[in-house]
Amino acid sequence: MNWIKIDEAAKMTGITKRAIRYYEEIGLIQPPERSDGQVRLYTEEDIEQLKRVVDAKEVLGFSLQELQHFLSIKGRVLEHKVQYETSRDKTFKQSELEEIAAGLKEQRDMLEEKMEKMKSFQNELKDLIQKVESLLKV
Amino acid sequence: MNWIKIDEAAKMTGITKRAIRYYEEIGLIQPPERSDGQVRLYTEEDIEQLKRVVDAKEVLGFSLQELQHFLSIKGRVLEHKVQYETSRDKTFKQSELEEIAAGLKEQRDMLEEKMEKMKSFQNELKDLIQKVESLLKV
DNA sequence: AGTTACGTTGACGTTAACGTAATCATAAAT
DNA sequence: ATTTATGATTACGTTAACGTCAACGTAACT
Repeated sequence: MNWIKIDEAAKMTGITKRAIRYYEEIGLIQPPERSDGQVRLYTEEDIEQLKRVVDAKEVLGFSLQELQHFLSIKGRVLEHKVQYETSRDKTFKQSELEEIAAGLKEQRDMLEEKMEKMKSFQNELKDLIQKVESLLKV
Repeated sequence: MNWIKIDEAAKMTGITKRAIRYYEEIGLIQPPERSDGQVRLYTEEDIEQLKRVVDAKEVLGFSLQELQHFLSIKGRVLEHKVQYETSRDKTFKQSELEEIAAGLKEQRDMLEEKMEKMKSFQNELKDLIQKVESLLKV
């Protein structure tokens, strides 16, 4: 397999090595494999996961805590899904699922609102650019 | 005029009094009027400005510094525009304007990228919601 | 007029998200 | 076989964005 060390991982994701270790420390990403000498070894998949975490943080403005919450919810939902599909085993609690669904919908609506506001800001920006360019074209 | 004190201002904007004073302290908003007794008195317009600052911070994830930068650029552009329209006075420096335009365009592109990523996250969310609901509908 | 509520200015405290430096072990290059 | 580079751990430092508390003045209610 093509193992990736932390320095390259940092370059691939655009964050620092410290940040990567920190994310691992607070449980935001899975601890990767280790070599004999204790060296962290990442797979391509690990890197993809990291990138998605970074995106979510930087783009969505989620705090790392919020991200953790979301990721754990996602994990649990997918688990349940698999359980259901394979064994028809309804081990989940109905009320719990309903709670999860409510939380997700709230997130979805908040995102929607954010995007609306971004659009209006985007328009303001474009307007400003127009003004500046009209000043330049004289 | 209908003056608004800081406590009501806080309630209207959804942030704390401390945050409002802090924003004033770092120059993010204009210091409002004061009564004789040194009491801060805000106008409706002040509140609107505050709301927009809060939005930009929370929605766009701008740091207060970035916001300051943007607001100052905006102010200067509008100044120039007015100058130009009224006096045909080309007191601005061409190079400076070009720099500003470049900066704004960069912001615009970054926003575009952010919105794209938000959309894909939005889709992921909707997908998860679907999955949860399908689990519920059994 | 007295009490209660609200406002003001310091000033120190707090938390998240890392930065940085020291010290030691291992891996790579020469 | 040494340098040299890279990685790990530990621990203290830093910055932004406020929170909180103290001490005080002023408004508002009764």
